[in-house]
Amino acid sequence: MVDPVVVRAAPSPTGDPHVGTAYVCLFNYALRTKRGGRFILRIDDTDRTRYNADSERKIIEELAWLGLTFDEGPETAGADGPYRQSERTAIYREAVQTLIDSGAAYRCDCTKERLDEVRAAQRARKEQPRYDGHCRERSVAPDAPHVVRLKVPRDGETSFLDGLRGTITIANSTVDDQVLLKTDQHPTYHLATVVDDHAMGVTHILRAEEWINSMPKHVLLYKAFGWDIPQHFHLPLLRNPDRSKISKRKNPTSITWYRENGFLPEALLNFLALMGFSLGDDQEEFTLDEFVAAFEPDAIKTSAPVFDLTKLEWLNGVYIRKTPAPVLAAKLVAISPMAAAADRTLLEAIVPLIAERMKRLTEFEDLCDFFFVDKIEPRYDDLIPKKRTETNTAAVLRAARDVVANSETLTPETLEASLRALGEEVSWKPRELFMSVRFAISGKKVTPPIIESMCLLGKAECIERLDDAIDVLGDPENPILAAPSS
RNA sequence: GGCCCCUUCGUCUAGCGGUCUAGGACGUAGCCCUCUCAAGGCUAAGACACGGGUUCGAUUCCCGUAGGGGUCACCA
Repeated sequence: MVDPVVVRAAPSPTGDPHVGTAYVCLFNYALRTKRGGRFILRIDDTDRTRYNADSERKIIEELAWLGLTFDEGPETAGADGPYRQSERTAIYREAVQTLIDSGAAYRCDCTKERLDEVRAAQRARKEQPRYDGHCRERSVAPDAPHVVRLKVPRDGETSFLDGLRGTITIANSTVDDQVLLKTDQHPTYHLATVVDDHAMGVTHILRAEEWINSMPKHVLLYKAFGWDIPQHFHLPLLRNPDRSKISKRKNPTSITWYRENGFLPEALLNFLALMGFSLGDDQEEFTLDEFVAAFEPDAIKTSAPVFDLTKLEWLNGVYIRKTPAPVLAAKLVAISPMAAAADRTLLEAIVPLIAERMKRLTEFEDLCDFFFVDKIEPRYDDLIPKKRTETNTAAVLRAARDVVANSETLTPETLEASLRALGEEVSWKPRELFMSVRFAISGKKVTPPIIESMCLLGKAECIERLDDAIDVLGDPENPILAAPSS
């Protein structure tokens, strides 16, 4: 029996819920579910200028849509709250005081202007832009506006363990005296994350790779506080097709976008898992449970995967096909006004015809609109097969109309048999007959299987549409007898 | 640019020293099936970045080089 873990996700409520957040959450969720323990949602809202009031709610909603659930968070009471960092300022202030008292941090009242000048000068000298330590040995009064900075050793190096990469060592000379507490008295990420992870008993930190270079600051903080360092695993960043860090300019990044564009949560989750983990055995399709069972944190990939929307679409199609019709119908209703307005029984009957034709649920409307309109207006040219004439086509469609009219009830088997028999009779290839009928019934070239579609549409509606098509071809009052084309 | 991370088909990957004339998936092309489109089946093209080591033997281990990425904020 392995020890339970405490993991967390710490999204920042500054915008739309990000797929990167879902990606990181998935791996945290997997570890917590595999090992037992707790998964905490902590809202990192320490940047009050970028704060977006809707964002937190959206993040929680979209993660819930994906099926990634938390044991503790702003909306799930637990023993480690509050779960918004903006509500924990007293904790950080106290922590900062400890650091100042021990000499690990210091107050700084340098103005933005001075900082800019210093950095500009450093850049001009081709040096690393960084804080020059101006306030390191000064004593800045606590009652005047100031920030608190971490006093990073000038030399030496800091090593830490990454669960995926082993020991990483970074020279302290490349680490800046990071601001820990901002002028507005809110902490920066670095302080808040270390303080909270410790306070909440976090044992494993699975987060994005972009934090690796910040690790020395965090290690220094853990040491200054005298705290144990949780195990860290830095996940590779999801990438745009050009291999840069995934961004909304180059790739959809909002989870909301994926939901609204007809992606299934199971498919997105499966795909994200594939981006960072391999089940081996060439197994690419798996459930969340199967992923969790196979998951081992130290087997997470280190190389950065390109987020390939095309492959996601394929996988989404796989999931659509394996979703039971009633469930798929419900999902369509949730996303498509046309599906929502449709008769539910009819919708559920249509679903099996289109399930294998959709990569996204949003394709439903294009595929099925002809079921829900009153009148089809087939184009003259579409109705007449190549090498057939107007009069001949009108006659054949009239015969098809009669086939329908003479049927007791429309069933796929009998309708197909009679239409094929008709085709034979008039020497039309099945392909020609069905295409002409398809245009008459749907007005379009690509549809679900037309026989089944006609059965769902109903006898009366089919007769009406065939009559309309015959009208398009010529004078209905002047019937033309069926005649062989050659 | 400094530092850090990464490096197998276009993309996602399997491979953990001999099983590799390198396997699978997406995509692409062709064929089959077929009432359209799909789905499905079959086939094809397509990769170990490069150079040194280590070793009887490197895709696999080590070191360089190159390439890609990240990071250098009172943003996370």
